[in-house]
Amino acid sequence: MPQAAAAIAVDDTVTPRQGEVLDAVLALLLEGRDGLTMTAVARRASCSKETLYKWFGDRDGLLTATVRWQASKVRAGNWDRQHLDADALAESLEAFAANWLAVISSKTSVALNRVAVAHAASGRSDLGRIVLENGRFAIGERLKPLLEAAREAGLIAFDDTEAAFRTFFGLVGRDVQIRLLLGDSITLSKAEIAADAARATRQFLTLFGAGRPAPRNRSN
Amino acid sequence: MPQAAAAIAVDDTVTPRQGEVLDAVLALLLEGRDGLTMTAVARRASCSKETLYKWFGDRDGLLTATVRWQASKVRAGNWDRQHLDADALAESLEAFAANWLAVISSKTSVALNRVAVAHAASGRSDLGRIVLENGRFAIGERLKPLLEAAREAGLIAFDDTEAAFRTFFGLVGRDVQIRLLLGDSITLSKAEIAADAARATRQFLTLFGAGRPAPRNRSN
DNA sequence: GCCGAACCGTACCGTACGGTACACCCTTTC
DNA sequence: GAAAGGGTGTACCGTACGGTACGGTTCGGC
Repeated sequence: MPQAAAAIAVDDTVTPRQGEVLDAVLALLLEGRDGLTMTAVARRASCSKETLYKWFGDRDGLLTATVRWQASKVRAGNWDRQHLDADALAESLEAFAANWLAVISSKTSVALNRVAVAHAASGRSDLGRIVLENGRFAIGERLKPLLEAAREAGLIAFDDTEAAFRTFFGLVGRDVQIRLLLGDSITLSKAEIAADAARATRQFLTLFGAGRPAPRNRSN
Repeated sequence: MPQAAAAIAVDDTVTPRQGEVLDAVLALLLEGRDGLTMTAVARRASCSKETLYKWFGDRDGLLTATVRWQASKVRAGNWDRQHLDADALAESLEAFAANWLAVISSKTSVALNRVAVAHAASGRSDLGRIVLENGRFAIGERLKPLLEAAREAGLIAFDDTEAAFRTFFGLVGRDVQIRLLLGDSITLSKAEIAADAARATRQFLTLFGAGRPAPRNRSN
C-alpha cells in the first residue's frame, strides 16, 4: 500500500511522531523567512525526507496536514446554554470576540494564513478552503447558535443570522487581520484584546439589541 | 548611470513603454496560476529580460513598481466639503464604502494583495508596506477629514478618529477581503456593493450619529 | 540469532527560475 | 553612411528546491 498519505488526508489520525513532524513545520513556519523547505522540515524534525513523502505524499500534503493539525488544536470552548440573559449574552459575545482576536493575531495564525493565501494564488486552492473552513466558517457556525438563542430569548433582533454574524465579525476584526498579513507590526496585548472585545460587543448590541440598547460609548 | 531602476524606485515617473510592461505584469498577475516569471513578463510585454533588469533592478523592483503603478491608477475622488448635512454625510460615506468594496473585491486588488502577503511572509516586507499604505492607510487618511468635518458639524460624535474609522472599515469590509484572499469565490455585484455600502453607513451612523440615530434596520 | 519493516541520513537527479552575456536590429545624429 | 545608443531575442549559468534512491541502523517478532 503505497499511499500512507491518503490515511492522513482522509481522517485526522496522526501518530505522536507525525505530530512532532507537524509541530516542526509549524515552528519553521512561524520562523518565517522562507525557511519552509522539505529538507529543512526533515532536518528540524530529525526525520528523513523519504519519510515525509511516505507519510504526507508531497509538499502540499504536508502543508494540508499541518493546517488540519493546528486546527485540531484550537477547538475552542463553547458557551453556556442555560439562563441566557443580557449579561450572559454580552459575556459570551465578549468571550467569542476575545478568543477570535487572540487567534487571528497569533503568529501561528498569521503564518498559516499567509501560506494559504499564497497557495490560493497559485490556482489549486485547497489550503485556502481548509483555512477558511476552520477559521472564518468554523467560528460562524459556533457563534450562530448563540445568536439565535439570544434572538429567541428576545435579547437581540435580526432577520438574517449570517448577516448578523458577519457584522459581528467585522466589528471584532476590523483591519487587524489584513494588516497583520501584510506585515504591519501591530501587537495586541491581552488588555487590548479584552477592550476590543468589549467594544465590539457593545457596538453589536447597540446595533442589534432588542430591549434598550447598550450604553453608547464614544471613545474607542 | 547604471541605475535606471533607482529613478523608478524614487519617483513614479514611468514612461509609456514602462507602463506597458507594468500592465503586462498586472495582466499576468491576475491570470494567476503562478505564471509571473521574469521570462513570462518579458515575453508578454515583448521586451527583453535585460531591459526588465535594467529598468527595475530585480524581480522585487518590478513588483514594487507594479504595485505603485496600480496605486497611481486608482486615486479615487474626494468628497464635497461645503454644506455638510446629514444627507450629504450619509451619501459621502456610502460613496466611500462602495468605492472601497469595489476596489477590494476586484481581481487586481486580490492578486496584488496576495503577492504582497506572500512577500511579507518572506521577511523583507516592502510590498506589504506599500500595499498597506496605498490601501488601508490611504483610504483612512482620505476618510478621516470627512469624519472630523462631520463631527464639527455636530452630525456624529466620537473621541478617537482612528477608532471611528476602523469601525467603519470593519462594518464595510467584514469578512470580504480575507475570504477573497483565501480563494473563496464570492462575487459582489454592483447592486450588492451598493446595498452593503448603505447598510454599513446606516450601522455606522447608528453607532456614532449625534442626533437621532439612523433608523434601525433588522435585515441585512 | 535471524528477518523484515520502518526509519534516518545523505547523496543524487531534474527542473524551474532569477539573473547575465551576447548577437543582432533599429533609430537618431553628425 | 558610419558610429552610438537603446532595445529585442536567445542562449546560457548558478542555484535552490521538490522529489527519489540507497546504504546503514534500530527494533519487534519468531
